[in-house]
Amino acid sequence: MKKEKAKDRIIRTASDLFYRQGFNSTGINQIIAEADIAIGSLYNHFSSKNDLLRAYLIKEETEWFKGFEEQIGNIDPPKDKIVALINYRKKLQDDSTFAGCHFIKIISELGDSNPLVSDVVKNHKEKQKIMIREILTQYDVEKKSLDIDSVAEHIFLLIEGAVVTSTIDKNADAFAHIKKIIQGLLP
Amino acid sequence: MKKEKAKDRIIRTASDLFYRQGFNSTGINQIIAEADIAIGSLYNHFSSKNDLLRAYLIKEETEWFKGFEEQIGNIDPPKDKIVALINYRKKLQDDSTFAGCHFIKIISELGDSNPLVSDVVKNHKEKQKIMIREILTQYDVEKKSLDIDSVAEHIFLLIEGAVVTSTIDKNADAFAHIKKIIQGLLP
DNA sequence: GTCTATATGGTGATAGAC
DNA sequence: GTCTATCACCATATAGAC
Repeated sequence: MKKEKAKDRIIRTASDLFYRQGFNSTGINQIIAEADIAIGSLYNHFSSKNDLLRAYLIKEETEWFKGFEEQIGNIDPPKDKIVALINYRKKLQDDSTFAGCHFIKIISELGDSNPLVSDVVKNHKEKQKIMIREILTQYDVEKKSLDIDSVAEHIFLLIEGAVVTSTIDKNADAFAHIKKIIQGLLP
Repeated sequence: MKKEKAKDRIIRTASDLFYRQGFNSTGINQIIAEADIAIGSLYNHFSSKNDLLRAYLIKEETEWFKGFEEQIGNIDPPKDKIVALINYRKKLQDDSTFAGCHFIKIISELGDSNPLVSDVVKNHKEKQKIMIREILTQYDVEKKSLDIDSVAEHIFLLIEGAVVTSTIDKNADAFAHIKKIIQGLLP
């Protein structure tokens, strides 16, 4: 096993802390301490704390879709793909003990004060909506008679609601609920 | 018009800043500057910044239900009450230019590191769910054949999803969408 | 009750040796 | 590329005069 490079260790440590503690509650000193790196080295790789935030967002965005591809595996039936999406969002919550969606968290903390954050989050959610619409388009080839845009939005909003609610409740009940509802939407 | 007391001015100013900028991004110095109060006076009324957070949460919780009562006015038909709830959440978003739900924001920023926050937010959302169930119980007296708990959860999750999504998108499209869906759920 | 002055420690960021 | 030492500033909180 190759030794992890300093830069990668910084990103990994910072990402973990930003997610668990929040961006503003995480200091540069804590990052360098936990990454076991000198502060001079950090500023050699990243120009500012905001640059580190940028790296965090890009990392999470990339890993989100990579993780979803793994979850979906070689599932083919469109309806099962939708279920896999719900299971994936649930799994992310379970694995983080319901710490919440990275993107909702960061925009909730920083608002639109940081244009970088607004853009990445908006783009990330838009991609998910498009993905749902594409899956429903495959589904509709067989079944027809589906208002794709409308059902896609319905599914998307239920998932977002379940993620937020499970973060507050610290349990996955909402996911069980939306899975039943959404299966009812896809006859 | 009576002059606003120092304590009330502090709470109002702090609440506004916590909401707009976030809790951690708001310093005591900024609060005393904008409230036009001395720091000694602030610590005379509040024992710590966390105590100020406590006052903020209580204020928002109280005002949320007061505002909803005003919105609902003397509307009687249960279905219209549900629509009034959606309109109320939409109005809160419109009025704040989509700054988001106070409670989702604060729990997203502070997570469960602060037990006070977790408790207040969880309680606030639970109250809303109960309220929806009560309205649906009234509705069911006439129409019957409704799975109240299930429909209540469906409505609640759609509203939460719409609030989060409208915060990201900076527009109210999601509310128009869920209004149609929810009216379809109540025949 | 409100004020000013101050204590103490943490923040992001830079300079320059090796 | 990595390090140590240090900067200027801001944070929360306290002491004590009026």
